[in-house]
This record gives sequence, structure tokens and C-alpha cells, in this order.
Amino acid sequence: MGRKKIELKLIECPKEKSSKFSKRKKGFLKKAEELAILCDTDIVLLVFSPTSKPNLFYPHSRHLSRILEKLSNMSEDEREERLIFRVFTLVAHLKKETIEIPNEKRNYYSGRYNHDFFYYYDKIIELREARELLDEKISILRKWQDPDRVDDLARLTIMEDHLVFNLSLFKNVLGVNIK
Amino acid sequence: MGRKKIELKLIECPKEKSSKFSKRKKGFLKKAEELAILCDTDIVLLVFSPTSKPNLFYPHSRHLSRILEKLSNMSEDEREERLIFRVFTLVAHLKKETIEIPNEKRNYYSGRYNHDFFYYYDKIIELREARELLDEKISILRKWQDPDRVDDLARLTIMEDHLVFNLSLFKNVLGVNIK
DNA sequence: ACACCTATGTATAAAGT
DNA sequence: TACTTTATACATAGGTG
Repeated sequence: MGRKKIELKLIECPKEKSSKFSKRKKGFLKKAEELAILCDTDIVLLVFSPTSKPNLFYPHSRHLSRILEKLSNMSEDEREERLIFRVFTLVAHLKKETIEIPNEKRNYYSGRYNHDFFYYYDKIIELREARELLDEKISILRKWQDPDRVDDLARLTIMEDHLVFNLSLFKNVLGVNIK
Repeated sequence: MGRKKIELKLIECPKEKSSKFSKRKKGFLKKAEELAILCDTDIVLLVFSPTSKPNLFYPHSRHLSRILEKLSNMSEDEREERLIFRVFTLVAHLKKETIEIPNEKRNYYSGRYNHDFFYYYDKIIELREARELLDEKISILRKWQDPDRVDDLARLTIMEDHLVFNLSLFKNVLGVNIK
């Protein structure tokens, strides 16, 4: 789609690269919107631009409310099972990563987060005392979920390392098909 | 791009719709890959096909390892703060959603998940006793993260309701820009 | 659904402003 | 740097198997 055919490889020139990026991103998002509208499909796009921060696009967002509706109609049993699963994997998480916080850092964190934080933190630390019980068994359960809801959504600016955590969620909670 | 210009609106005929979907999805993924390669960009695509299960695509996946490397080079302080934050928001989560499990369901869940599960579950239930302390303060902290890593990734099959949770993460952890 | 076909609409590379 | 132009490559609508 241009006067010349271009080779599919990294554009070295940074100027040319960012120019091409904005052109192609525009076309790409248009395609996404067309696909979403024509085929009544939900699409979420996460794009890391080379220069600016990464963006999440949610074209055709009217569908999200439908998904949310479905979720809120979830049965008691489904909700309960979801919770169980979440708590269980949370424990697996603690088993792997909980660490002690030195006293001199407690004030710092308390100020930043919440004064009651360490009341809970110490309770959670207690869980570690028994965590060895689960050693091998827990390894298959590195999964978790979040209960919060989304009311509406379109585009979110995110940071790179957060992506990794999100991808991890996709992978660990939902299973993998290699493409 | 076709013999006729088509109107940008939902294709009613289901047969035609799914045909168009697979054609356009293919082109769309190709565009994503081109953009990723040409501009050295990370792109993640989540597509709900009208018929089959939704898929997550991660074209040009060599970049993920770079992100992971960056993450693994995170400093001790950064890792610690991330953990604190995670635990804190986990408590917020428990505050909102923890529920009692009736005895007759314990066997069922124990069988499905793990025999030691309720040892932990009951400990977590204890946290609820003090949760009222946090009431208003906690409301701004409906955020969470996951510590697990992804080694490689390409395409994941996921379920619709899980998406909502993931989007929730994007929104709540990372801030929102309406598109 | 999937592969191929051809005409045609679209996206875009390169150049101009 | 960004917008416009224009030629061209590409994607895809409609069709058939």
C-alpha cells in the first residue's frame, strides 16, 4: 500500500519509525473498529508506542456493559466458587512472595498507604507459619482474580511492567494455547 | 477493499458475519504483526470472536522477554514496595468479598482444590474480624497486581468474565484516559 | 467453516509544502 | 513536525468449490 513495497523489518531511522507508527496505528485502530462494528465483536488493544506511554484501546465499547451485566447475573454458587479459587491462589501467592518488612520502613509505608496496614500485614505474615504444608501441591494454583467491576472503559495509559503482570494473569488463570 | 463499498454497520446474516470475521481478523492480525515488527512495538490483542472463545494474541513476542528481563532487574526496594501494595490491596479485596463456606460444601471444594485449603481459608476469615477498621480508607485502594512471571507467551484462550476482571485491573491500577 | 479468484476500495510509501 | 498529494501495494467483497 504505497509507492514501493517495503521490507518487513525494523525501521532503523527513528524519525521515519515514529512517522510510520502513527500512520499505521491509525489504520490499525480503524480496522479494529470496523471489525468490532461489522462483526459485533469485543476487541481490546494494548499498544506500546515506541515513544509515548503504552495505551489500551477498547473500541466499540458498548459491549462491555453487556459483559458486566452477564457477570452480575452470575449465580451464588458461581460467585462462591470464584471466591474460593481466588482466596486459594492468594495463599499460593503469599507462600511464594511474602517477606518481612523492617521496622524502619513501616512508618514510610504506613504514611503512603494506610495506618492500619500493618495490622493486616502482620496477620497475613502469620499465614506463612503454616505455608510449608502446601509445598508441592500448591504449585499448580498460581492463579488469581480480581473482584472489582468496571463501569465503563475505553482507553487506559499503563506502564510496561504492569503489562507483564496482566499477561501473567491471562496465562496463569486462563490456560495457554500457543499461536 | 472489495468489489463494493460496504456500510459500516453490523452484518446481520450470521453466515456472512462469521465469514467476514475470519477474513478480517486474519488481516487485522497481519497488520498488528507488521506494526510490531516495523516499529519495534509491543502489541497485545484480545479478540472475542462471535462464535468461538475469545483469544489473546501477542504478536512479535520476542519483546516480552525483554520486558521480563527489565522486571527481573527491579531493585529490592521496588520489589518490596510492589509486594506491600499487593498485600494491602488483597486485604481490601478480602474486606469486600470474603464469605463463609457452609460445612457441607467444604468436602466438595477440598476435593477440587486441595485438602489443606481450609486451614488457610479459615485463617483468612480471621482477617474479617478486624476489617471494619478500614472502611472508608480502603476504598481508594481497589488495586492489585500479580507477582507471577510469564516465560513466553503468544495466544491464550480466555473466558469472557475473566476479561472483565482484567480490564478492571487496567482501570483501577493504572488510571484511565477516555478515548 | 476454509481456499481460491478477481475487481475494486483502502491504506500507505514517498515526495511535495 | 505535521499535513497533503498521488501512485501503488494490499486487503477484501462477492463469488465459487
